[in-house]
Amino acid sequence: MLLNDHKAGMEGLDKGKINKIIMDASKGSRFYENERKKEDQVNKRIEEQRRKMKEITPTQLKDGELQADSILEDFDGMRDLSRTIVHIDMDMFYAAVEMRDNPSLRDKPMAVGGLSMLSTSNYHARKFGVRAAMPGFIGKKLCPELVIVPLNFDKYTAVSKQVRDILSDYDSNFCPMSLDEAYLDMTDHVIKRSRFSDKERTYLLRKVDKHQNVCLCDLNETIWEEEIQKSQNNCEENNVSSLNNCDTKDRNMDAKTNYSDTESPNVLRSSDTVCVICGKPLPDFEKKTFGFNVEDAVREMRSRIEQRTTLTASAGIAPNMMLAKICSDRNKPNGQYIIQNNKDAVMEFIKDLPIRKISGIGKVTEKMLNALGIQTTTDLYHQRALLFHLYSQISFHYFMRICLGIGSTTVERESGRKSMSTERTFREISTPIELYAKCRELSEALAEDLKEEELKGKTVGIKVKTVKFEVKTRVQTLPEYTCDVDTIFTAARDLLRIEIQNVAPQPLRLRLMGVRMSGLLHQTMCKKQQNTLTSLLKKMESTQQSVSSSKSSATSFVKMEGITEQPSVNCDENICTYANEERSLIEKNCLSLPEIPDQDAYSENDMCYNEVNHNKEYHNKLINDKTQDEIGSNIDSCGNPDQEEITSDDPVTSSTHEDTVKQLDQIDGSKQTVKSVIDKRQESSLKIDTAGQESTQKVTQKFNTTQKVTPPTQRVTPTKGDSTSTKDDLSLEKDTMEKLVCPVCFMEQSQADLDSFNQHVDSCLNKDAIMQILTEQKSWQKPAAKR
DNA sequence: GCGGATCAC
DNA sequence: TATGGTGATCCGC
Ligand SMILES: Nc1ccn([C@H]2C[C@H](O)[C@@H](COP(=O)(O)OP(=O)(O)OP(=O)(O)O)O2)c(=O)n1
Ligand SMILES: [Mg+2]
Repeated sequence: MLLNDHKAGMEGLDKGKINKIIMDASKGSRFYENERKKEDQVNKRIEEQRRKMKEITPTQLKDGELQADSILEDFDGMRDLSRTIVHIDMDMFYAAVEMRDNPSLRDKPMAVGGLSMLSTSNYHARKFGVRAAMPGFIGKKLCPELVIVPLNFDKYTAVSKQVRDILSDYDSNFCPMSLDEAYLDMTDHVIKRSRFSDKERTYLLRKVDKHQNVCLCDLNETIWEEEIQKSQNNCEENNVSSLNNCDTKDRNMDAKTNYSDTESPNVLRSSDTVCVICGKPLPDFEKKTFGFNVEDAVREMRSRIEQRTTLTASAGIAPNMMLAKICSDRNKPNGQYIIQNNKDAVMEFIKDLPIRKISGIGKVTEKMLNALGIQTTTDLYHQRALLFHLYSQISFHYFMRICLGIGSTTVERESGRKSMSTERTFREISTPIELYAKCRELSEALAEDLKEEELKGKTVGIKVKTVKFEVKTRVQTLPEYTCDVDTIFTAARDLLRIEIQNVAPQPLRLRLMGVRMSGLLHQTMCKKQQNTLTSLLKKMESTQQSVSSSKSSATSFVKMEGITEQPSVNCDENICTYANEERSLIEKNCLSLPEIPDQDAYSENDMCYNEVNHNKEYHNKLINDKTQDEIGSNIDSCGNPDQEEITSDDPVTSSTHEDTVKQLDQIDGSKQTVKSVIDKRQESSLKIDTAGQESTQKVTQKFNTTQKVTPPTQRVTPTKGDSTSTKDDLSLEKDTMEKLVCPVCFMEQSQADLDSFNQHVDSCLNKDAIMQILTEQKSWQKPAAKR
C-alpha cells in the first residue's frame, strides 16, 4: 500500500508525507481493503515461517550449514567470469518519449497514463512520489501540477525499434526484456573491437542547447561520411578516449558524463547549413572516437542511442546478467556502471546490497526475508543454514547464487511463448448477459491474436476480478488444439458460468475479466484434425433439423457439468507456507532454449513432423517472426459443438465466423504488425472500459441475431435438477420439469411462479435484448408455465 | 494439471 | 469517480 521507493529517482523525499497522502486517498476503498487482506495473508505466511524456524533443531541447523557450504563451494567453482554482460535500460522511457515530442513538458512534473493508472513518470514527478503503477488521481494529490499524458504505444514501439537496431551492432543475439530494456553479451564485440579502425569507432555528436531550433536528426546518418572523410585526411587522432589506468571507482564516477574521458573535443560545424532530412539548420557537433574497452563501447552505444532518438539510456556492465541489471540502475539516469570481471570486485559490490535490488526479490520475498533478519546479501549468506531448511531447493539455490554474486551468463532470445491472454478492466458489470458479452469479446480478441501468431492452444482459462479485487482463475483443457473463436468462447463461457453459479443467488460483480490460452503450439504442429469426420459432422449439423441430434455428438468436447457445484475456494484457509520465489525467472527467460526433442514432443499428440527445422529457427528469432512455409490449407480448427441453428437461415458456419473476424478487423482498424511476446507485454491500456454500453449492445446484437453461438441459449430451458442434463439438452418434450433454469445465467430458479422467474430473467437482460428474446421464446415458455 | 501468489515491466 | 495488461514461474495440492 505504501510508497515503493526502490526505484531510481526516489531518493530523499518526504516519505512520511507522501505515505499519508496515499493512505488518505486509499483508505476505505475496496482496493485498499483487499490490499490489507493480502497483507494479512503475507503476515500469516511469516508467522508460519517463524513456527517452522522454531522447530529446527541445532543439529539440523548445523547440517543445513554444511549442506549450504557444500552448495556454495560447488557454485563458486562453477563461477564464470569470462563473459561481459551488459544490461541497458532507457531512462523513464515512456515519459522521455513524451517529453521529447512535447518540450513544454520538459520542466514539469509529468506522468504517462491516465487518471486511473500511470505507466511511468519523469524524475521531476518522482520527487513528489509519483511513480509507475500508481493511479493518476493519487499522483495528482501528491503533485497537483502533475501533467498526465496519455499513452502513445506506437511511438514507444517505434523508438524501441530504433534502439534495438543499434543494440544489434554490439550483440546480434541480444535479448530484449521489454520495449526499453535488453541484455547483451558484449564479450565478442570487445574482441572484434580491438581490431576496429578509428573510423569504425568514430561518431558525430550534436552539441545543442535546449530550446534551440535545430535539426535533431542523427548526424551519423546525414553527414557522417563527409565528416569522416575530412578527419581521415587530417589524420585526426585527438579524441580517442582512453581510460586504461584509472581504477574502477573513478571510472564509474566519471561514467555520469559521457565525454569526461576525452580532452574537450573540438566543436565542429558542417559545411552544409541545413539537414537534408528535416530542413532545419544543422547543429554544431563534435566528432568523437571511442576507445576499445567495454566501457567505451557501451558509451558509444548509449551515445548512438541518444543521437538517434534524443533519449538517454543507462547501462550496467558485469560478468553476469543479475549483476548487470543492478548496475544499470546505479548511475541512472544517463549513466553507466561496471563491475570488473574478477571475484573481488563482485564480492565487494555484493557485500551490502539490499536484497530488494535483486531482480526476482519483490515486496513479499523481501518482507519474508526481513523477518529472518536478512536485509543484505551478506545477511543472506549468514542465514544460509536457516534458508536451507525454510525454503525449497530452487529458492535456496537462488539465494545462494545471490550470495556469491553469480548469475546467468547466457544471453539468449526468448523461446516461444507458453500462453496468450487478453484481459480488461471495466466499470462494474454483473448481469449475466453483460458478463457473457464481455467474455465473448475477449474470446474474439484472443482468437484473433492467436491466429495472428499462427498458434493454437489446448487449455482455455478465464480470470475474473470481483469489485472487491478478489482474483480467481479457472482453466479447462480441451481435447484438441484450437484457435477457433467459438470453441474458445464456449469453454470460457462454461467456466464463467460456474463462477456465476458459485456465488448465486448473489450476482457475480466483476471489474475485470480475462481469457487465456495455454498449451500453445504452432498451427502446423497441431495434430491434424480428422478432416473428413469433422467436416462431415458439420455438414450434417447444418442441414439437420433436429436440434437434439447435433448435441452430445462426437464433436461435443466441452465439458458440461450441468449444475454440479464447484468446490468453493477458501482463500483464507489456503495458507501457503511459502508462496514461492521468482528468482531466476528473468534470467531463465534468456537461458538456453529447450532442446528440440527428438521424439517426445511428437509422441503426445501425434503432431506433424516436418517442421523441426522451422521450429529451431523459430526459437532463435523473436518468437513471432513469420514462418516461410505454410502447411496445408486452413484446416478448419475444430467443430463447434455448440453451434446450433436456431434460426434456420442458412449462412453456413464458416461464413458467420469470417464475418465476425471481418467486423473485428473493421472495428480494430489498426492492424498491428507482428509482435513479439515481449512487445505485447508492454501493450497495456491504462484506461478502464467505460464504453461498455455500446460494445455490450453490439455483442448482444450478435448473440441475438447473426451469431450462432448464442449467449447461453436463447430460450427458457427447463431441466431436471440432476447434473446429467447439459445446457444443450434442450429437448422440449420433457414434461416433468421441476425447476426453471434462467436462459441467461443458467441458474436454477426456485421461484414458484413464472412471474418471479421472469423477473429474474429480466434482471439478467437489458431491455433491448429481452424484447428479442421474449418474442423468440414465447413458445417455449408454455411448457414451463404449466407448472 | 489446477489455482493462488509473486514478480517484472 | 477513479488502482492496468501480459507473460512467466513456483508451490502445494
Ligand atoms: N509497472 C510498470 C512499470 C513499467 N511500465 C512501463 C513504463 C516504463 O516507461 C517502461 C519501462 O519501465 P522501467 O522500469 O524501465 O521504468 P522507466 O524506464 O520508466 O524509468 P527508469 O528511468 O527508472 O528506467 O515500462 C509499465 O507500464 N508498468
Ligand atoms: Mg527504463
